[in-house]
Amino acid sequence: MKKLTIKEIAQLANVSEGTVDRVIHNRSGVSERTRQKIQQIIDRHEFSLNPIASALASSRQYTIGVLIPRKDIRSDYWEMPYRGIEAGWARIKDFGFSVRYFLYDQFDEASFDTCFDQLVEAAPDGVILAPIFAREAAQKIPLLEERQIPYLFMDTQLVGFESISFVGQDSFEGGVVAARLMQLFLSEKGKSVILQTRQNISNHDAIFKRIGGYQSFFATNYPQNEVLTLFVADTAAIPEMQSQIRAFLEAHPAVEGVFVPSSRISTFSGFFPNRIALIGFDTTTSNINALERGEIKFLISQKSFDQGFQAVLLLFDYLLYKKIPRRQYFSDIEIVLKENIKYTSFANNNSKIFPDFK
Amino acid sequence: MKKLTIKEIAQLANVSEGTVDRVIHNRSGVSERTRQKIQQIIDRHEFSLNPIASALASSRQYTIGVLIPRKDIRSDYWEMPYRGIEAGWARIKDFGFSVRYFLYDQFDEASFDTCFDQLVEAAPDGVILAPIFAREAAQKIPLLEERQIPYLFMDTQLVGFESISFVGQDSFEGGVVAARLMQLFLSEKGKSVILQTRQNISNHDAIFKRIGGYQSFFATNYPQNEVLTLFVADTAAIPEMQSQIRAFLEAHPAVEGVFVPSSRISTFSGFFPNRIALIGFDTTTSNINALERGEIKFLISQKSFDQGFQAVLLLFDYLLYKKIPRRQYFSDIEIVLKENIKYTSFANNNSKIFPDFK
DNA sequence: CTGAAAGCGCTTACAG
DNA sequence: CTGAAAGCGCTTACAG
Repeated sequence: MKKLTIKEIAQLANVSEGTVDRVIHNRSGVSERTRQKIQQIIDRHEFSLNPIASALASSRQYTIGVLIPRKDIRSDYWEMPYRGIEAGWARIKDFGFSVRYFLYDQFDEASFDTCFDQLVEAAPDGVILAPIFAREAAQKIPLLEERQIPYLFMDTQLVGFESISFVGQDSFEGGVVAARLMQLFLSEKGKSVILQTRQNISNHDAIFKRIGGYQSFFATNYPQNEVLTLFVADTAAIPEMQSQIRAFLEAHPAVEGVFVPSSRISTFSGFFPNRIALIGFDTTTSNINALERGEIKFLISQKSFDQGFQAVLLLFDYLLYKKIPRRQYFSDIEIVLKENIKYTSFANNNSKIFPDFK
Repeated sequence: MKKLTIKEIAQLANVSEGTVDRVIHNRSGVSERTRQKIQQIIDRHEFSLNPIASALASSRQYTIGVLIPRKDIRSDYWEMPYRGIEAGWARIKDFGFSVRYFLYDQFDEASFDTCFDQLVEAAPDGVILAPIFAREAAQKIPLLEERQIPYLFMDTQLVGFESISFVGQDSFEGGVVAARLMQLFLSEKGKSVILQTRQNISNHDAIFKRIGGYQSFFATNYPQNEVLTLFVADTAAIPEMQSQIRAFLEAHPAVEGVFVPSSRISTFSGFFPNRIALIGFDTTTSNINALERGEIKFLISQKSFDQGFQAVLLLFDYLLYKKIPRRQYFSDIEIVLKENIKYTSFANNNSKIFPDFK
């Protein structure tokens, strides 16, 4: 069936193009009778707008506000979602979309509040946000809902909000995968330890769930492999960290593996003897280096570039085509080791999805 | 700097819009003097075409020809690249792009030839092809080059051709990753075996390279872990395969792992005792089932959905924006196990990149 | 070699 | 409540 134009629909209905336009966009000022007549013809012919022509004619501008942490000296994790967003934007900018960033400090709740206010002030048409501070986010999000600004969670999913979707990893299952891999390195009754930092290093919720997944895997499948916990402040002086770890290992000689549920594994990986298997999260630059030095067995990657890319496209489809996204989009739980890192990091850094992104 | 329109460029140059258009598109019929004047203004203002308006005005139609194997009863591998292509197409169809498929039988060289001829006959504007039959492809590809039809290799890379790019996995490194994972299951002097089928099961080149990567890893890093080879016809009767395998294991009691470099691992996985670790390629439905039954330790995925998606976008950018792609885009070497399969297969099947693809 | 005009399929004021 | 006209930023004949 040939695709009809508005003009043709108008002719079939004996009305003007303007009236058809009103019906299509649910604008007021059309008699019920006319509306129905036109709607019928639209339905019968499965008419749909040509988004190209629509974008050109309306010259409507859309702004997407992005509220995520900025890249930090201690972790360049947030570089990747940022790049993914940029790559996604490059694919939609011709439709009049622009992106405004509000980058907060992932170690500073107050900066989240400030950036959020600026975001609201800017009155974007849609928002992508990583609400890593659950409490602050819960306070601020109503500002978006009042203004009817659609928003989409990335990285961290908060429950009880009317976000149009969530893009990120299933953290619990990420912990399960880490445990499954760790188990490969444990002897019959070998123990592993979850290394936690005392510091508030962003994203509590994800870390909490990863730990849950890890423990649950062992409790269910390998209860004989005990799981211990060790707290080390990642802000401590190096000798202090070292001696803490040494003391722990002496006290627990059966420990054969260390699981770091945050992205901070490279801070500690040099302090462990080779016989101990290390598994951690996130392909930050320093983690990749530690992996390549052989200090780490596996990293689990969030594919955060893809998350950013996808979040933008979902919001684009929502705003432009009124396409309702699914409630959540879980990104791959990618297992990274020395031998395949160059392909994943390549993918992230050089953006295979949107090639030649600068 | 505000983005100028053709009209404004024309005014600055004291010419008509049509003339500016001719310069932009390198059309003939413009005096050198005028061309230079206009080009200067274009450069100075960093003018670039509005692709939306361009697509609308020209109502130029592009056809992408796709030459890949069709889904087969024995392996649904090619379902995924197909879906990726469909998802990519959905993102570009508004620009006047359509896709025509020429699906050949991956077990029948002659069907490749026939489909290739039909493809050429259809005179597409660009081509995505998986040249799994190297010899036939080498004979047919000149037909595209004669007609100056740009083409892009997917899945299999042939050398010595002027393809605009390649999207696929680095098969050698895929084999290396398989070996690295296998090594985790081997004891000090444990042996592993490469299980090859005699049958021509598509994609020889990839399988050959995977075997090379696998062997090279062990030869370099773990020479004490011997690598054997076993041939089993995957078309044989089940009892025959079983007895062949049983005899082999009896003759080689030190075998602790089996590597299947093709996508056919699920054909054999039920015949091995649990103590033997199996590692194979490709997340076909039957392989996923075997993984979930616990018969297989790891699968290595090609992310073939993504390959199709990306191939389409690369060709789109090439045809519409004249953007030259890189020579090759290696897709992720994804490690899949029971615990993360639902996220990767979810990604593939439900298309997280292009959400809600039917 | 160059320009003026019509048109791509919509949207946006404006008039009635 | 409805229509006629102009315009979005290009491209395409056609005329000269």
